[in-house]
Amino acid sequence: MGHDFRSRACYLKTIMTAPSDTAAADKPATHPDRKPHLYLVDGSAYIFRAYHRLPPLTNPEGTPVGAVYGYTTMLWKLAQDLDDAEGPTHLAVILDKASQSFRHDLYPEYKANRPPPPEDLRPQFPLIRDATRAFSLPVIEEEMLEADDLIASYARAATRKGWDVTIVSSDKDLMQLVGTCTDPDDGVEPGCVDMLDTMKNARIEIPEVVEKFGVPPEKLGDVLALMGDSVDNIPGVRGIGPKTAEKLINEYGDLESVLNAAPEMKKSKMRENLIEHAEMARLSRQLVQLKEDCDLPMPLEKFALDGIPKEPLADFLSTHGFTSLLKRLGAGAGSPSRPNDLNPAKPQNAAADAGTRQSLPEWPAVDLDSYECVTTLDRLDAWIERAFAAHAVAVDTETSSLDSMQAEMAGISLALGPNDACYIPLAHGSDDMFAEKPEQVPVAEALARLKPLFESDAVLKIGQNIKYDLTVLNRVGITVAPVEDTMILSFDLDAGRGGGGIGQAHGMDSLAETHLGHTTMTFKDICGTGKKAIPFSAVPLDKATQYAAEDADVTWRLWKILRQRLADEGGTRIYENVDRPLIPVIAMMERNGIKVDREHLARLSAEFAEQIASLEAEVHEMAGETFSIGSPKQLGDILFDKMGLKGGKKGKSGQFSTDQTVLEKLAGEGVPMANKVLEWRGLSKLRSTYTEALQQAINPETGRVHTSYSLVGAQTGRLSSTDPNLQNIPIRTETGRQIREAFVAEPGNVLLAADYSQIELRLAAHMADVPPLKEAFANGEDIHARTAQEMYGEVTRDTRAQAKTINFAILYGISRWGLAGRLGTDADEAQAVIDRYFERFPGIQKYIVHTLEKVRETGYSETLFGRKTHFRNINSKNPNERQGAERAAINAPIQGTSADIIKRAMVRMMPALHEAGLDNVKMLLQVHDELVFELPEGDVDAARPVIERVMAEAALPSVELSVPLGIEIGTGHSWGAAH
DNA sequence: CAAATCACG
DNA sequence: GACGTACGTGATTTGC
Repeated sequence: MGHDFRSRACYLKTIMTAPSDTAAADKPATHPDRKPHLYLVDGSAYIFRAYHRLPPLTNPEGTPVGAVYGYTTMLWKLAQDLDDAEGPTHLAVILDKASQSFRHDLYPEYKANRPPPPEDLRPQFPLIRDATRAFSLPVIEEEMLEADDLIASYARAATRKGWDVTIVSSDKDLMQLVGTCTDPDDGVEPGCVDMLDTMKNARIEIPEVVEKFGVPPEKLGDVLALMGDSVDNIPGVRGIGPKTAEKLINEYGDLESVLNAAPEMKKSKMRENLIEHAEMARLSRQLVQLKEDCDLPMPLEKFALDGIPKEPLADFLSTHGFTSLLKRLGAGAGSPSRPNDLNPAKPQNAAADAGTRQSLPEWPAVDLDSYECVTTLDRLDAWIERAFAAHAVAVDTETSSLDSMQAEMAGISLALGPNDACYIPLAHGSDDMFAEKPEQVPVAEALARLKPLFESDAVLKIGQNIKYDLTVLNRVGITVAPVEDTMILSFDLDAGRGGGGIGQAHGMDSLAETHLGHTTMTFKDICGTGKKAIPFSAVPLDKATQYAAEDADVTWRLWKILRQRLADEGGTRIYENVDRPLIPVIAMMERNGIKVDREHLARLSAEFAEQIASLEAEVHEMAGETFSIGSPKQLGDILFDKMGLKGGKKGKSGQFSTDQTVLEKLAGEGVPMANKVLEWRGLSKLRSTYTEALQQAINPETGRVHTSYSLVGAQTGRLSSTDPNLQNIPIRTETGRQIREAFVAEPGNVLLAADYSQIELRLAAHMADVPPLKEAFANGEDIHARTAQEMYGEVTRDTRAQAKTINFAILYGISRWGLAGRLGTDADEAQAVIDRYFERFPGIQKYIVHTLEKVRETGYSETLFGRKTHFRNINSKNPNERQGAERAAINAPIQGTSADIIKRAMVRMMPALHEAGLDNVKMLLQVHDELVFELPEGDVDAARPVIERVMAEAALPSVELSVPLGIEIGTGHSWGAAH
């Protein structure tokens, strides 16, 4: 074989940084030997998606052409693929021209809910036709026929002739056609239909349809009919969504059987709905049925791809300023990989800047004077009645604190549409006993009226970070459900796209700015800041109404926009199955809190303080002067200037680095002061961050500590924890571990800690398909030992440690220098280790290559459950930025999938425990791969297997892993003892 | 308000 | 051959 490790390394490096376009130019046009393969491009659907994904580019004349650009590159790529065995021999673009179709005769409301196309997309429709003609490709469009029906008819006609067909679309209605293999005319090999989603670069075949809908394509029509579709306004059956529809069809076989069986079902809301809406279901079935026998406006043979004449295409490209495409055309280069044409506002990567587009739905501008201040019961009742009728209401509570466990409610705002919002003040003026209290609906009465609305299954409650409102309202006895959250919608669509601070990226102010072009009033505008800040309940009602109702209005508008995008861009899976159902679960965990032993912490604090003081004295004596040890600046000056030790300066600030690695090195060289400083630092950290701060965090009412989890805190989909952060409580050192002893169960209860063992490595073994690692996990082996065995042929303490280091290095995206630093070797030797690893586990190298290729092309990575993380620097010209993005992109699918899995476990946990009769088990904390519960001592034996099963099976049924998920469980009176 | 440091997975 | 020295977080302290 003669492997050359060095050249392999170079290969990896190249693929990690080079642009990915490799396609050759001007391909031979015809393939007489090949079985005909017809590509039918669903042009209308494509440009809607391209519009949302691409930045608001304009051509030299100022016409918006972002979607046209996306469309052009897509066609280019398809037309270039004709060499592929899977590529097209025939191609046509189908456009939706129909304003009316037979479906409107069946159901006048069909597509009635569809908003008009965005303002700056409209002028692009005719350009799409121009673009298609520029490629000399046929455009098919017919009055009274929808694109779907034309596509179905052409697909049928082609398969009948024995052609294969690929439908370029991701429309779910068209998925009904997937796998259709019509009997051919006279003994020719049958043709088959699949779909291609060019944005995700994914083929959709029968298994993908089954994955998405739980039924094969021939039954998809029945499922779609039951679940309905809000975009096309297909009614379906009220209360039945995709999951229920899937279950029913799988149970009874088809729609008619479901409807016929309904009267025999056990009494439930669903049964009533099935009976009541049976006719609507039948009508829906007709609406989703594709018409496969349309007259074909142009015969199939005319679709043959015959090469693309350059001149008309060049004309088109130059007219619209697509200069880099033009260059490629001239140079005869292949498909474009990076849209850096035109006058992009700033983005280098088109995908990176979507979501900042300019156009708005046709809504009136936000009008602060349009809002109503509700001060009477009659007016409140009127709003509640309208909210019931609307089935969706944006809600925002105004309070006295950011801590939802301590906040006092000042008022509630509602919105039912643009500029259709109100504020209901409840506790204004109560802070100042001398001020005159404005007229308001009495709190108790108002809450009693709002409760049925907020608890109604039939009305969606929409919020921006609604977890907060859930807790505030829960504390006054209202259990809000079902909910929608615009912050989480934004996160599921745009994680990683945000410019500045992570927390701000999905904040309301920034969302209003990007999606609505609207600048909201800020809290500090009306309440002030710092010492002069006043509570919201002290704000005069007119101002308060403007501020509060505006938030609800904006939230409602954002919901409309983001919901639409979610469907268009494929975010529904992660939002509906994982993040949205998690909201109430997290809210519950936060409310549960965890008991902390204040005396234990105080005792530790005192001990630490004593040791800190004596260490401080020693250090000062060694230094010969007193100084602030906590100041890296002063410490650096002492160590490196005064004592003359060698050590490097840090680039930007020109300051000496004195961090752990530097001090440890000095200690190793025999500088006793370094050790003392390290000890001092460790204890100071523990004291200030933990033993002191945690005492402050104990809620006076509950006597417990209630963290706040952010669902949008980490780009990969992990949770983050703040106020206090309970995800970084010490465990790695003995001293630190004592702090965990302070987290305790109530008397009679115990804490139970359950964690996924090596979940990220297991996922890497699965996702990269590494047989020896999968085998090791299946057998319950020590994974690092197995790695050492594979790489070095023997397991010693050294080889195992090295194997462990590289296993983690792989998860994080590797560089030879980084690994060298960790292994204590030089870069050459580290490179040899990397090469050896890739040689033994070639799947890992392939995974890295494929992941990066995909991210470069699309701008985002995806987890096994469809969570996207965007990387705006993935094609950056700055090597630092780019390589940083590459490392993050390698890690994100693994870390993110792990996050998805534990979130799924959390969503299922309480129902599973309830089913097992374990209603006294409380879920308290999540620490990335660990869940902490509190439960009566007597319930441990019963709860343990339930918790283990839910966690181990959390990926199912959506994803079937090829490795088992190992769970380790411990119990004890304290969190420390439960490990 | 940014930088440096260090706690966790 | 240079680049910089692993992924993802949050809290505290110092010092401008």
